[in-house]
Amino acid sequence: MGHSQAEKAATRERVLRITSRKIRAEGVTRPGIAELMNEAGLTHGGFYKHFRSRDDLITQAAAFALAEGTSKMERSARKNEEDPRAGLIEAYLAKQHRDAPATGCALVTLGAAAARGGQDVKEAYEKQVRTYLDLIAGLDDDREDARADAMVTLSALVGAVLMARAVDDPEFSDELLETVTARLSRHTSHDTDAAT
Amino acid sequence: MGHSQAEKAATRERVLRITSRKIRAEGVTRPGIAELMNEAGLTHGGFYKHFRSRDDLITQAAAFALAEGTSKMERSARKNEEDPRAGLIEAYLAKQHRDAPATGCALVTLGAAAARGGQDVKEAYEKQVRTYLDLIAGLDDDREDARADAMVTLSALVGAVLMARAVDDPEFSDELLETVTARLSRHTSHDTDAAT
DNA sequence: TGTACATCAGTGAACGCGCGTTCACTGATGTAC
DNA sequence: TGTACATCAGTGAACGCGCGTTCACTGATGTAC
Repeated sequence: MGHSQAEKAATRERVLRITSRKIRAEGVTRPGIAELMNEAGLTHGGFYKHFRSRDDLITQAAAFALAEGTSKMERSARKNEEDPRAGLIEAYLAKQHRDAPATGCALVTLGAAAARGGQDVKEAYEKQVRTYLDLIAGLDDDREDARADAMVTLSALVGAVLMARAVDDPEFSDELLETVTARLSRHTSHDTDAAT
Repeated sequence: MGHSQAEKAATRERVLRITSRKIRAEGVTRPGIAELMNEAGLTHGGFYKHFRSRDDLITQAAAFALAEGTSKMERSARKNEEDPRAGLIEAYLAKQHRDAPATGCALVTLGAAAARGGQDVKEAYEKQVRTYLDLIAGLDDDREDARADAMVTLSALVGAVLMARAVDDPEFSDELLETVTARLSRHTSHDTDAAT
């Protein structure tokens, strides 16, 4: 085999990435060390050359998963040049996102786990929330209360994906995503006039 | 001791209720059978007189937790007689709710678990979502698109509580809850006028 | 450029603990007479 | 109303498996000479 310093760093990151996906898809408790190492092409014994304990790995992998989200979303926002805010919302509430929790936004998949977790995980979670809020508020140029609007928008995005995944009827799940997409796209508060 | 038929039913429900709280607070994987039975005042051995397996208990406890939510929310909505919709939103986004996941809405705490769960859990989850939507849409009397509005509102409620719990800075958590409360209370779409 | 040696990523067997599940047993319940 | 007996909720010891962690070992890396 061989094992240079560069290879070690690569192995470490590979394990981190694999774990960050597994915990999003299956929760932070399920995947075992042997399983994770095997998927990285190694045996379980070498694990402790990279991480102090399972807990250490999970904590780092959670931070890894959380950090991954932003760049992804920035990219999807840029797809719709006329209305990047709508672009982001559509991408976030897309069925592909709902159906791919392993590579999806960790605010949804790791929310409950972070709530129970230690300070490290919560800090990573918060950082990710703040980044999203800045991103959304930044796209929402013309509004003065952009930050408040962004909080409602982000909450709705996260909640909608969470529920869309947990519901049994696929059509109902679709309806949820589509409805929230439509409502949020025209700004959380623009549309009115219908009532009153 | 003694054990009449009535006592058996009571025991069963006690275990279910305890478990429904534990899994909301600590996740569906953590609490063990011995621990749960002890908290119900029993030893672990009798467990299988009530449930087929740990999985069976968790599934039923999840459904139990989900079902509990609605009645609670209906009550809090009625607190504010002038504007029951605002009453519900304030109760849902209250700090007491954020700080008491064990007895709080299971749509938040069990969302990720339900997404990974079997059909039974997903059906229970969906039922609860539908009940909430009906409740919110019902309170939102004067709007024709009440159902769509309810979907956005519920998504934002669930997402906001999930994030408020997972974030590290308590002040930021408070801000999130307060901001979303203020924004949602005046109807998701009524307020406008600020922009454009 | 070549040789000897220390380092250390990765291997795989072994350990030990926690926990879900099983089982023989107990004693109160409640039914049959 | 009282007595004998079957039922079964609850007990606690024991089992066994999975899994996190440890450890002696291997062999390639990369440094010293």
